[in-house]
Amino acid sequence: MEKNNALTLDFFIGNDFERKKCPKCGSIFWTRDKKRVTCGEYPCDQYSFIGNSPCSKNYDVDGMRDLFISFFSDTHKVVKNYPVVPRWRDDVLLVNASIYDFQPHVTMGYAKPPGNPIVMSQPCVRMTDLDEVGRSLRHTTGFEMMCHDAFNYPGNRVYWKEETTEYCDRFLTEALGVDRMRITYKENPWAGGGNAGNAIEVIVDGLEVATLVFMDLVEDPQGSIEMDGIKYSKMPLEVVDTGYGLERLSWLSKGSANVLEAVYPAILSFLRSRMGGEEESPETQRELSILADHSRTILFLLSDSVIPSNVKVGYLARLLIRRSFRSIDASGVKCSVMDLIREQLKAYGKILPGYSDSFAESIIKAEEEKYVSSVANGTAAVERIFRKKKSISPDDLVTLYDSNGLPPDLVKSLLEEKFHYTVKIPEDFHKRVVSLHAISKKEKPAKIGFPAIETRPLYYDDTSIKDFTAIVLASGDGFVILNQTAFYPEGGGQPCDLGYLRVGNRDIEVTSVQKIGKAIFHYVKETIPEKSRVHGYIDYGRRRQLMIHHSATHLILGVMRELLGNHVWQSGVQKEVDYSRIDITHFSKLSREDIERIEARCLEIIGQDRIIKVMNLEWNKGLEKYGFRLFQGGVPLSDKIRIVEIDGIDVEGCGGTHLSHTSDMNMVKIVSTESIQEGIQRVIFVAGPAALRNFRNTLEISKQIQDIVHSRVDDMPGRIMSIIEGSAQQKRESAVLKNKLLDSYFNGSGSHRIGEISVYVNESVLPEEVEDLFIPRVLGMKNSVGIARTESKDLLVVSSVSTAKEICKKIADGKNTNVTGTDRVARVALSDIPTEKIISRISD
RNA sequence: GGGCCGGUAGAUCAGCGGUAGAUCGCCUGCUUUGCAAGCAGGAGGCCUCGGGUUCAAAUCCCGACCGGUCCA
Repeated sequence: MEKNNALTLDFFIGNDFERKKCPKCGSIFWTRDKKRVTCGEYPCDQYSFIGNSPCSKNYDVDGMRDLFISFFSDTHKVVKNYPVVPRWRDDVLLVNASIYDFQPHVTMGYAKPPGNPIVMSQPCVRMTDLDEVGRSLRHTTGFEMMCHDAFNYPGNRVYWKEETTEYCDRFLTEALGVDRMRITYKENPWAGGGNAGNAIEVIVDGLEVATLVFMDLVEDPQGSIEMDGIKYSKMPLEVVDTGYGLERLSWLSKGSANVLEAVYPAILSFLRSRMGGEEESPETQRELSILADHSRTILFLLSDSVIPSNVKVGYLARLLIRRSFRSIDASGVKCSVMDLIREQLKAYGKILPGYSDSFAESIIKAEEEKYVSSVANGTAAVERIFRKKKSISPDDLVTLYDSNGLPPDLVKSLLEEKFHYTVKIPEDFHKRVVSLHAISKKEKPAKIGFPAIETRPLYYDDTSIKDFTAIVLASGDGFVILNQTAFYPEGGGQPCDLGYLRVGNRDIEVTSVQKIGKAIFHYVKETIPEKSRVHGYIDYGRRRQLMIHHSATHLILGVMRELLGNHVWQSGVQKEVDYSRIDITHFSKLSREDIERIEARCLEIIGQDRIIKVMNLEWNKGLEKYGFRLFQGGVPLSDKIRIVEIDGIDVEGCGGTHLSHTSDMNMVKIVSTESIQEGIQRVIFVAGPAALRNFRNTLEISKQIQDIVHSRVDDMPGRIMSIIEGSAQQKRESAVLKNKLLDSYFNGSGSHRIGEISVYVNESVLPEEVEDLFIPRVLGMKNSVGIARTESKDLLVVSSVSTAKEICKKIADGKNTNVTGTDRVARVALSDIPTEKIISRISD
């Protein structure tokens, strides 16, 4: 046996385990079973628990969750599950594993964990096996990962490999009553999300039921430890990250035929009750499995207020919902997606406090409408292509899927039904689609090093501070770093303060202020030497307006959530001096009534003069008290969260400067709204003095229009309408006139026949405004040539038999005269040649 | 965030350099009036917007905007 191996634990040695190498897959594993040869995991070993549970009792999902948590609750802090949509991080779309809850703020050491050690069960969603769902009966898009995690800080050790493995073994053998001979522990290094460490996979009867990860490495190009070509270095924090598959453990305990039967008995029997008792074909079983799986994941996503759309997590939600519509159609089950969601809610409602039935219903309804119209449009496209080409190629199938969202099997059955035409879906269909989407990798901008200088912010302690004295700590090319400042640096959608720094008797303009690390950079137009004493003055009118817009943004967000629903989250903000904008998650465009209600409610709260309070709370306390809403504007990487609360309306984590009372906003008016992408509405509004300026400008413009159209404001729409209509009428009339003019021009033309060709020549000049009509008129006539004398002293020759250039040359008769144009339309700079001469020259 | 497809009459779309079209719907009249409908005529268009190429752009090129869709 190798000594000093990282996973040669006293626990294994002391409990008479043997370390072996699997002859099939080559993995190293630990077992108490002296006769065991293979590692125990499928496919090296078969699932031997089916119909032969190794556990002393059956547990459904609820029972298993309770058992796990109560087993650890004496020694661990019980933590409630987090949402499946990780609002606290922007690098992933979904929570894939329980440790995601604590990345990066805890694993990077910025914030404390909510307890230490902790136990919880975290719902997760993984889309990687989407295609396998229904096909294999083993894969699901949603699952719960249970964990008992410990965070070992330098000087504060909780527990590590020995204790973790022992906890796991005790849970399996004592709580579940698994025969200890049927458990194997497989060594398997783990890496993910920039971290890595040793890990143990825990296998019972072929099934991997848990993974125990000992995370103590972090990606580091300068690191000395290398795994799979990536360099790592030791972290000061050592994290025990365990993951127990709730569904798999329940399956194991029941020994059911497959995981779906164990996990979704209620939803499956509900689906079967809506099938009319017919014999189930394998295809039908497949569709029902998809519905059972997807409806649960949809429920998770909707409970976290995900709005289906064509981007990001919204797209994943739409994908699942549309696949569900399709499966309902394909299986013929008599129920709606909403029925399934409500059925799943019975089982999962208690861990999903965010679920709103009215939200879910309006979302599903809207999705159904979009789905129906998308299929209808796609169907029309298929018919168009088929009528034109009388066939559908594999490339057409790919295009129809990629551009119209029509899955190939749907196109196939459509063509068979309507045209009795059979297409073959290519084997490599999926590959073809993927090949259309060449991945463009973007280099992340390298992090710039910043000086370890700290600037003390004065703008938080006193938001009304207008000037201050400070010392220049560092001076560089066009910037200075001060020991303290009242200049607010750009951040959180709030632009920086402007103003000037007085050095001696000189005022130096500040053009930009940025925070890099803990240092605040003031960009200035002249160099100020280090150690200088400066007096800073900020443009307080600007700052005051920005504060008004910032507080108003919080107010309007709170009001929109109150009036539109809890699914309203901030998705982006930008404040300016003249206006402010906020993007929110909402499924439909804001109606005029919505806008009026929002404005009225804002005004009401402004009138009530509510207090705007700022406080600093420890990360977990803040989270516990206010939830993940705090992170709407981003996640602070610090142990404390700065929280801004408008009494009774809105609470957000925020680093900006704010008013102290709502009445200081004076008023809020929405200027415009638009849908910037599906599911995201942009609201532009003005508050305080900016609102007054906006009204003034609008009135001024309105007055100017009044003067132009000579009418009162009320009459303006009708007046402008009639002007537009009048101009359209004139255009029509002038077209008629031009045609008449052209008619008379032709009537005045002499017609000459040269062979098959009719040649029209007029002695008078063709008015310039009908030149454009003359050309197509001649081209529209058969075997004709039209020759016109233009106002610009050219001969314009148009030939419907493509002889224009040739004719021009003949008319020019060898003279060095400029001929331009093409075979159909040409010009020659000779307009006074008599008609007879023209005809005779052409005739040659 | 990236790729692809599209934007023409109220709706669905055709046209893809040469005077803007079809079908349905709408209006008027006729026929038949059991209904469905049939016949004749008519109204309705900044061809998304802005640049460019061209004698000429709905059409070709570039760019915006909007919609759809797939992938991450």
